Amino acid sequence: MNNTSTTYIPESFDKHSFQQDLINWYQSIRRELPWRENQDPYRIWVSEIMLQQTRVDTVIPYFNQFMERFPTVKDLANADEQDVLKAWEGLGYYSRARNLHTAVKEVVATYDGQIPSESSELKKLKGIGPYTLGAIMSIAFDEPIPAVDGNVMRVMSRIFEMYDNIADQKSKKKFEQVVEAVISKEDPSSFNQGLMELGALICSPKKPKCNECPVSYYCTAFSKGIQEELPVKTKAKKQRTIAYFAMVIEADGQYLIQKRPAQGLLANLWQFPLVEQAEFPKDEAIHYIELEYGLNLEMIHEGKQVKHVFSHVIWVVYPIFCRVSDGDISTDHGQFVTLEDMDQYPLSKVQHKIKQQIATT
DNA sequence: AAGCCGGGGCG
DNA sequence: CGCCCAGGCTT
Repeated sequence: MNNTSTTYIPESFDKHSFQQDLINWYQSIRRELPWRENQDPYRIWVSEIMLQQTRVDTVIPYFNQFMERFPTVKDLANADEQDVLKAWEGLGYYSRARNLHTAVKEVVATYDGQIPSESSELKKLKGIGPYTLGAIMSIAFDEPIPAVDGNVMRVMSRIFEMYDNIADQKSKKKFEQVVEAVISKEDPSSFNQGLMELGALICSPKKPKCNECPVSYYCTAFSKGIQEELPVKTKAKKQRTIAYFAMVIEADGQYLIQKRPAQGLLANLWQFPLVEQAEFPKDEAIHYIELEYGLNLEMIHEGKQVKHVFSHVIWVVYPIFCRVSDGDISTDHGQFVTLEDMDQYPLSKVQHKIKQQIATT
């Protein structure tokens, strides 16, 4: 069985014309984005990490603030992780920020702050996988290395009528081989970005705008009218739901928040204490916190239920507003801070939704 | 290979 | 509400 790219690329495919048409189109519609001002590898790197699983419009303000706060590799390397997470607050996938921070410190320690332009070195850095490696190498260093993301797999699956399941990790290697075979050596940066832009703007998952496509001439799926059938992708498993009580504990205008564990969901972010409803009914949850945290509490009122959908789990959180009844706020399960001071701590969206309910009461 | 890891936008 | 998105790490 022949698994090489030649299996997919027809004899009639005119690689050079394809490259020209794609690149010309990209140059004509190319947007001026903050990370496209120059070829600074640091800016390209940060942007590519932020753009993982995240749309351009969402990233723009985060990128600008991040660059203002951490203008250089060394600035970021010297920063506290809490400050890096604070800059990432709301973007999600916080391990991206922690890995980037780790990698940048590695660049300072091992490469004297100079981001390596050798792909074998770059690939060693935390958080730089096959896609990001290709993106940085092509955009910052003009090296013809494939940068295959979800967009590119969709585009390629249609142009070359590939039925590989894009949810399957091993399919990615096939797509990389195909891109490898057709990538422009003259302008790999525009070529790679053109493919991604095409996937984002024209070759969309549903109802692709084939009449506006600069490379529809080369597209096998379009010629057969089967563009909506591709790519093949198996469905993700449904998330399980976990129900929590969020204990909003107030004492003299201050509220108890605590740092989440260094591993797992929302690692190292801060939260109002959570109690799983499966473990404690409502009345027992307060009593549990009193015993465990060494606080005396009285309930004030119940809040409005907050639902939050993550990638693999759904949280339903029911806020319970309490007050410390005896003025003794000593506990080793977090710290009491004012709402104003809370702005210094990285909180997830869920926690912000709960915090919002304090302001309105 | 499968599971884990956020949040937002869109039909 | 389901699906998708400029993915990578861990197990």
